[in-house]
Amino acid sequence: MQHIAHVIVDVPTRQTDQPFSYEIPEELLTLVETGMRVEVPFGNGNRHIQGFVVGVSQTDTPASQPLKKIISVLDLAPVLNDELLLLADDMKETTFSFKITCLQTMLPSVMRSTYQKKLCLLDEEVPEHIKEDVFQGLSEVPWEDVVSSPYLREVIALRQAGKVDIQYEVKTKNKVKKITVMQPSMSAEDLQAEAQKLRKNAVQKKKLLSLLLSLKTGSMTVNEAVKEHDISRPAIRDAESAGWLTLTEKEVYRDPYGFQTFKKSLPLPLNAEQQSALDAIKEKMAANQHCVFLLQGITGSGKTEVYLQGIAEALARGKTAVMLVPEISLTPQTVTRFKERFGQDVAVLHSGLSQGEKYDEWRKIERNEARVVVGARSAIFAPLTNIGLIVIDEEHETSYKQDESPRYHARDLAIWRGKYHQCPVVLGSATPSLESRARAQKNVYQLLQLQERANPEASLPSITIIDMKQEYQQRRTGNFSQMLLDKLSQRLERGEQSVLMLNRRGYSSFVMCRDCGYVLPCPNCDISLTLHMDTKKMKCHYCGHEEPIPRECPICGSDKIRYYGTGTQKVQEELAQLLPESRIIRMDVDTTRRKGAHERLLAQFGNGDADILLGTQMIAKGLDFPNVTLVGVLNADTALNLPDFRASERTFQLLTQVSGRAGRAEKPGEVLIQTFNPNHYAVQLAGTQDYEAFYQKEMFIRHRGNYPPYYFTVQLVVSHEEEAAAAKKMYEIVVLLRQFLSPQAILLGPTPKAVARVNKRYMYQTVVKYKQEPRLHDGLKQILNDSQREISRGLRISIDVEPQQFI
DNA sequence: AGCACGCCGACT
DNA sequence: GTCGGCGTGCTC
Repeated sequence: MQHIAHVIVDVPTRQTDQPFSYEIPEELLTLVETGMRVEVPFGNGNRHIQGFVVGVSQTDTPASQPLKKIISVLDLAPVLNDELLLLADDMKETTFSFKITCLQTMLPSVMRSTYQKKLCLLDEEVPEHIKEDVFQGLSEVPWEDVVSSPYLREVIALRQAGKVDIQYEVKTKNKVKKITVMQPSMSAEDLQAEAQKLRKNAVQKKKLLSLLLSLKTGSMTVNEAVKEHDISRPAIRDAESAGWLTLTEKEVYRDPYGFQTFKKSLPLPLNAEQQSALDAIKEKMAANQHCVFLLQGITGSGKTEVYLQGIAEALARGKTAVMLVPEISLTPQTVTRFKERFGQDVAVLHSGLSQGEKYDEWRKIERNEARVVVGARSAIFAPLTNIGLIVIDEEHETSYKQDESPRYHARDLAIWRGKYHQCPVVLGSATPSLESRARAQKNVYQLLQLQERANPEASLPSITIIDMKQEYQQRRTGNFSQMLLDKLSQRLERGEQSVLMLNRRGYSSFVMCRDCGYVLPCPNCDISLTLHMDTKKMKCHYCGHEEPIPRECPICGSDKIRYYGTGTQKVQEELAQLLPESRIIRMDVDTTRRKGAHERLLAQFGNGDADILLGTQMIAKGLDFPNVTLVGVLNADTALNLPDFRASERTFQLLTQVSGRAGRAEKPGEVLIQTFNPNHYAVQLAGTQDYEAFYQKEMFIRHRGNYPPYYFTVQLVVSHEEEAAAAKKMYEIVVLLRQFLSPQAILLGPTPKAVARVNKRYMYQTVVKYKQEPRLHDGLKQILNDSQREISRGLRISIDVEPQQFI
């Protein structure tokens, strides 16, 4: 009887994108299970790599070719359960990605193995200079060191002679953090007696003994004893051998919120609208029925309270819950709200955590120690069992779509898991994506609406649109209209706060020569470099290329090369001149880069340490400060001109979102929107806070242009270092793809991408718009298979189903 | 990915 | 003659 494991190996290529069979050796028979990570040999040589067991089977008739054996097991228990393995199958098909990439994406990054190739000394009879210069007296050295030494040939010859060998090491970084705890192991009397025996100058030991006495039968971490009570480590070690205390290792979680205490919060009373929304959700939970709800509620209508009470209901039914929020709004405020309601039951997953912290939050979930998961996109892979409710807040946010392989949309996976667990999924937003709203219209989703602010004292802010074209005609100004300045000084007098947003989309700071107009470009990409004042560098946002800020123009030599700080920095300087008495907090990528900076700045603003919060998109969401009565949008329309059919939708969403920051409490709020396109419907309708009208208007435009939600879209991108090769292949692909499509399908392209060259590679794209194309999937798979040859010649193809960025 | 095999041009 | 260039194919 032979036991076989079917393993997906860590080689992300089309040819290896299938399970490989390995024999489970006798000694691992009881250990190997589906869903575990294993170390397996793969290919020639004795290369070892990581793999995932996706199935086990047994046979009485071993194949003619003997199978290789699993080398070791990397987990004690499966890290992926049956549900997540099934989900990976689905992801692979719907996102056209490799199975291994899907599996790796589901786990914290520390569980991805790293590989080390080493040269090992087998026989002492090798030349002395090899022992010294290559091995440096050791028995094994990293292979990179061998390659860079002048003895490579000689080493290869020695290997053929069997004197040295190449070995591979698979390392997994998922380390469990341990702390050492000490506990007195003698009675108080005995310890007292020990104290008598000590010499007079044994200061450390006396201190330790009195500490032990104060502990009685309790315990303390060694770290605390050292840090807080100033006891030396040797003293503790000696005390252990003397039998005063016992040291025990304890597993701990790296708790990113451990230093905070959360006071318990109780459910808030709901208004009638909130209650009926909650009832609808509860009803499906009670019936164990899957259903997608679109919870459309204006800003401040109390969606979060509905989520919280829905989740509480899931817990009360003995189930678990997932709550996804966009990365940008995973603010301390959000986390605090969940921790206060659900305490230790909450695990938080977001990019601000260290790798170790993420792993520990993941372990808490996996061990059923946390029943509520709050996190960004990838938290949809939380290893929860028995899910009772899934919530996606701000469901229209584009950050729910991953923009690298696997290009999944968390919303789709949430619905998949909702079906699997037969539980409701709630998509919440003040400004739902047109796709979701249209589905609600067709009753694919069930629409729940909240049209009143939850705080009955709060009224909707009044919104004024300011035409900056007129402002510029009347008088030369910088970023501020007269009205906005007046309102800002008014707030300063009244001691109220203001929020100013500079829309960074479509707006970047670059260096330009005042004499010849030269703008510094990226050497690898067809785009200008962006100035980063914090690091004093020019940086490319596409490939990461960095160079110093030029002192003079590289073309004409003029020293009149002018640069501006990041948009917000420039505005801050302007504001300091116009309103010198105002205290300003600036929030952008530069000021929030450091860990915890985001939290600190918001706390300062909340304490009233500043009058004005100036920032980019990151301030548009989730902030809830009662003293904010003015919101100013400096440039509403920079994103409107982007070549993306969702530009209007994005602008409308952003303006509506940021307007919601004003007038959260009793004091009425006011919003000023500065724009060069005062008549654009996205700006106008954001001004009247009329989602319905925007929806109707935008749907009309999408219908006329054959765009989503009337059509589905798939984007194909081909890239190559040579422009002609990329273009040629893109045309070939289009010809092939046509054979799989009905005449109703619409192809846009091939065209060069808006940024035609990225990282020295030319990019060509084609977008397929379609309603129903049953053979499209096969066509795309065939394209991937057929292009196998070209891929080894430097061609890359990517398929993006329902892309969120068209630029 | 990473390795071996194999077929060509440039050297001792 | 052979060393090393890279194009090609395979990995349980």
